[in-house]
Amino acid sequence: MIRFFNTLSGTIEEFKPIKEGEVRLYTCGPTVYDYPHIGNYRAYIFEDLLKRFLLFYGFKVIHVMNITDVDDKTIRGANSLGISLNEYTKKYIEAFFEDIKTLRLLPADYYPRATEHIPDMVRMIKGLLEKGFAYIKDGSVYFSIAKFPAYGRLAKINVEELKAGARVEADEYEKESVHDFALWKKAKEGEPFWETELGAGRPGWHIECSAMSTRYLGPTFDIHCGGIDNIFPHHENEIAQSEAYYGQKFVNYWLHCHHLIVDGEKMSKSKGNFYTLRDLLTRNLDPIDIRYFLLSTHYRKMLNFTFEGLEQSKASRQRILDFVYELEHRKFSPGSDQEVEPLVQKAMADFKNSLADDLNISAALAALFELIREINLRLAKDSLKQDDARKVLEAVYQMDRVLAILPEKEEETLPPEILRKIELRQKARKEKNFALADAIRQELRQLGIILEDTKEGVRWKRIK
RNA sequence: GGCGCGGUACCCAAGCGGCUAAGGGAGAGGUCUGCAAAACCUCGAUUCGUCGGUUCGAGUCCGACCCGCGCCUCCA
Repeated sequence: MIRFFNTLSGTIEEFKPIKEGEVRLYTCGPTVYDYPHIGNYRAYIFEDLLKRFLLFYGFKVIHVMNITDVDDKTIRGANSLGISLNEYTKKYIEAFFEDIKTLRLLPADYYPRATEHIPDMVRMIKGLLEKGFAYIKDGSVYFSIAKFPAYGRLAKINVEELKAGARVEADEYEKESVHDFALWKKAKEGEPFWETELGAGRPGWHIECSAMSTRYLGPTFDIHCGGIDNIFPHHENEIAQSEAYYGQKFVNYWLHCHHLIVDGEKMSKSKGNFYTLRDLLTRNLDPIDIRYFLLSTHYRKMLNFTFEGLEQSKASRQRILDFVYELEHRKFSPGSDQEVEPLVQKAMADFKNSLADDLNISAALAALFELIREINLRLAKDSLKQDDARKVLEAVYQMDRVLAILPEKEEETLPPEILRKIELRQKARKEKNFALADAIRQELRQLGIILEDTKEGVRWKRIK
């Protein structure tokens, strides 16, 4: 049984998809006005974990992630450079796709762009006008939250109380109520606009997600994800628009991931603690270590980003990598041992059940590490048999379908002159000419190659 | 003011009513080794922010308090 914490109910619920064996998933994607920062990627990695787990569990997943390529920030960016909106966003869209590949995020089935779905949004807005949920004011269209009694249910916000703490909104558009939100914004001087049945203008932010999610997934779908900060007002507004328009439930399960903070503080440009993936990669960090770091803390817990934490993640992941390396490179005597199979099965079951429990990644990783310790114990005694080694390795690869943290299979080969030096050193060692052996090791170290002598022979690796 | 999150060993982090409080990092000790490195193994909290309460039994439930943080405005 799979259980998720549903923001809508505020409790952990059993997960039941609408259609047996299939999950329809919508995740809020990037607004392409700048390079995403690692906080954004924390959310995307959480969503990737969710998706990979659902696939691992045997579901078919239909995944849609939107790309917001028209909003205040993209318009401002394009205008400041004096280029078109498309030219401006193109660069960041490309960067986004590069980054998600770097972090091994499984691609979504659809990446709808707001600018390519204007007609869908217009149709929806017209419907909302006809049904009386929306009104026109000065050429713009607003959603009237007073018409939608369930407003505030997701965020657990009482509309009346909202006003008490609300700061003065300096919106130049006139609305009936401060909390009504724009569905359609009338064209303004110097801003891109679309000529539609609603007049010249551009969509408000929230409508795109309602229009595009239901377009690809149907009026009611299974899971909608995003960052905790999207709960209000974005997701609340999506519910209002969608349910008002379709007259049925919009989303069954809302999953939100908590924020990433830096050194105990919220990331912000003014504090200078704002990291993009690219920033981190220039520091010679392995992107998969970053993936592991972002992955290994439960999604509903605030994650504090520090370089020390990243180091710990790296070391932690290295333990898994070393283990896999041993299993792949050692020679085992044929046969199997009665004890090993149950260990593997228990680890697999614990791993799966932990993730099924609202994606308890800590417990899932613990299951993996316990298996590693048990098997390492046998490796140390040289008692692991071939069939068991294979079973363990297979289990770890299975788990990696969810984690995606193991290295790529390809094995790097060294240039022949270096290989010759390594051989020369081996010979020197055999002849107990340790001075020469150490000199060669030192020489290769200068070239960034570390030699380690093991029982199985010499092993090399690059300095990172 | 309203809503919400967290405080478990040096660090990260599970556990949320009942065996000896997971797991990882760091550290210490050991195994291996010509040396080195790497790896592996072992060890590690009579105790879960504080004080009360409920209970046969509480990090785990209730109350108060003390810290740290987020949201209520575009934001993953």
